Amino acid sequence: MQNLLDYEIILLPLCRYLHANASFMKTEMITLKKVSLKDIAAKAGVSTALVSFVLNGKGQEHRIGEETARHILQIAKEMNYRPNLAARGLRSGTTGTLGVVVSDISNPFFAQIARDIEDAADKLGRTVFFGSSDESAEKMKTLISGLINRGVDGLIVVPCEHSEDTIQELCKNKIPLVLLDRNFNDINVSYVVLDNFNAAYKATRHLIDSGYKKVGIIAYDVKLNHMQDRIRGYKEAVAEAGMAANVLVIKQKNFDKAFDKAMRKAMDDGVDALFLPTVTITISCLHYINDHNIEIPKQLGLVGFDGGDAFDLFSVPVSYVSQPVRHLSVKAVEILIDMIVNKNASVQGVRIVGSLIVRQSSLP
Amino acid sequence: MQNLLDYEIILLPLCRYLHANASFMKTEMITLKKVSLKDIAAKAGVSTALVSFVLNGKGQEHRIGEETARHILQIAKEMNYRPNLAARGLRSGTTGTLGVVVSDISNPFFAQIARDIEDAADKLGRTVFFGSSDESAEKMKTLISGLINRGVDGLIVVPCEHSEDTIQELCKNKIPLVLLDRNFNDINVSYVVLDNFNAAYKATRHLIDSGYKKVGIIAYDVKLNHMQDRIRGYKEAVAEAGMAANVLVIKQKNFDKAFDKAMRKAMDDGVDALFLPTVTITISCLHYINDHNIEIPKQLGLVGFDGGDAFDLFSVPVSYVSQPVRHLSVKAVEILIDMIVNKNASVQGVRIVGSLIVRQSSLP
DNA sequence: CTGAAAGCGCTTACAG
DNA sequence: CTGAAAGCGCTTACAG
Repeated sequence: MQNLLDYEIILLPLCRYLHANASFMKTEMITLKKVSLKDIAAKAGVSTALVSFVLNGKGQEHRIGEETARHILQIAKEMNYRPNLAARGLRSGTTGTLGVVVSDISNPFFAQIARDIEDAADKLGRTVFFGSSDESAEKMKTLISGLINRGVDGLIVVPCEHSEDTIQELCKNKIPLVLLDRNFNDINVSYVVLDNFNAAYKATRHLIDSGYKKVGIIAYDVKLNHMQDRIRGYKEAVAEAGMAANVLVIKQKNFDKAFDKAMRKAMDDGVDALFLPTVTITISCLHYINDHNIEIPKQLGLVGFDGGDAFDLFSVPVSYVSQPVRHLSVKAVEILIDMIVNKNASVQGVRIVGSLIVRQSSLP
Repeated sequence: MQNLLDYEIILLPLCRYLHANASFMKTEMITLKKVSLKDIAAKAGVSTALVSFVLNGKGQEHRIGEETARHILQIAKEMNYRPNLAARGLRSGTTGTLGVVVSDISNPFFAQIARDIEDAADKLGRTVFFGSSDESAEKMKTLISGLINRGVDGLIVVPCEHSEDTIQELCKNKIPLVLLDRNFNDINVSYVVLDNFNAAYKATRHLIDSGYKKVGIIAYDVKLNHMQDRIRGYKEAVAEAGMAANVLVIKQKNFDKAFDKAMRKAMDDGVDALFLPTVTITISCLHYINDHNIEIPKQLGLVGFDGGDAFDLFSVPVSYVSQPVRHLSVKAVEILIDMIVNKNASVQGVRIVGSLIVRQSSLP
């Protein structure tokens, strides 16, 4: 064992490998060459058509002899048959796969969505391909293109800014598609999103009801619907209370610096409460608060977004808008599979209401 | 707009959809029926073979007329040709896809791994299929089986307990495979893991060097290598210092209750520092500390695992073992693709050293 | 009740 | 320099 840089490579003797295998050869099936329908047909002395029917549970339908069917099933099992799904897809035109494009699967919010979609799809007999767009319209297009070339039956997409064209093109080509988390007002396509306006309104209203006098929001400078709706909800609540709006927008590039600047401005302006409409913005705010010894909830009230361990474990538990992630994911999968199975071309928009989790950070 | 339960469904008028499309028909390509090599060949007045060669950059190799090649390329572009990857895979026997099975893609650690694998694979021209096993050997097997049926060229697997048989079978069938995060001593298969012994040793040793007198560990009750190595590393450091080991093991089912019990026991036993060998265990410990007003690092010293926002934002920043996640992921992809491309059957074990991030939680 | 055959879209020897 | 043809593994009318 030697140390190379910061890792070591251990080459294990191949002979041990071969030996270990040899001892198994007698008891278990060897499937080095994958067995095909033809192999089974040959061994059973029937045509591949019969085998295909039986293995796909269409034996009854085609009135295949019970005896024959049982025989085929048994041989398939013995030979450890695995259908080649690519071949099936090629022939039948449907692969049983869904493509999912999110912003970044390493982001906890999207990781959870990915997982919930995976489970929902699995329950309905579908497999999922994931990809991360990094909020780049270009990358999103490439990803989707690859997914389509792989023959996915439909797509669930978290669209990024400037991706309207790509989405339009998918619609035009009648590719079953559901937008998730965000949608475009001008494109007639199915979507499942949080009721962002309502969530932001509730969050802001709660801060006002708690007695804060100058409530601000730090939001991303993007035209995307979900963000604009969150800002609108905030503005509505503030206006209703006869307060002035304090909207601080930041660009996503150079995020840390931009955030710092916005936060400083908020504090300088005498903002006494903040609605933080994404989990990333909230986390940054918590760091700022620690670094500048800001007193929560006295000096500054807080409502964040999405939640997470950091929200729970922060010195003052953080209030937040909780998204029904599973519900969103399941709904998206259901709508998509309905479009695929029933060739349902009608467009459906679903807006799900979130809940407000109130804790100490917003109760002065 | 009506409210149904907690979400609303908005049916958008189909006519708008059709109209919106109609306006595009003149300017852009319509690709309702996917165009195939045959279509291009027909339009170009050549055989499909030529088209295939040219489009795959084998024009030179087959000495195809420059003129012809250019013509074909142009037509392919005009017709917006997209290769059917399933067909290609069927014919060529290689799909350019990798299958990845992790425990749970919604877990931040695995989400990050997924992302890093995605990027590394993408750089090498491969696409990735993900699946979550939920630490169930049964589910893992089903997942892998599906992946193989889909024709993946190779697999990266985070194996769960009792999955030795499945792994053995994959080896036997010569399916390119790399284990990630954990490995089995008795199976001769490539793997990429953290140097768990070293990481645990360093973490424990650091606690001892900081002056703690009774260092404990709360670990999972699993036989998996990575966990056993972390326990061994802990024991080694403790023994070296002439201290007694305090190993508290908990089962993963009924985790919260089991953890509480273990934690209570540790405190009752007078443990004054803990090494927490997974992120989940660390997070639970932080909750316990908050709930019981335990003073960190005075009353209890802490070194956790993996890190995250919660570690940074906790009232006392938490020390932890940082895994080189990207390095692990990239290495796994490299080894796997080497096996695939070069039909390299040699088995390679890589163990990468982690780093210890020291903060206040372990400095009394 | 069962079989022969076409064809999904591609790649790749083989022949010219 | 180019074409005709086989074949990957499957499904599905069609004919008997």
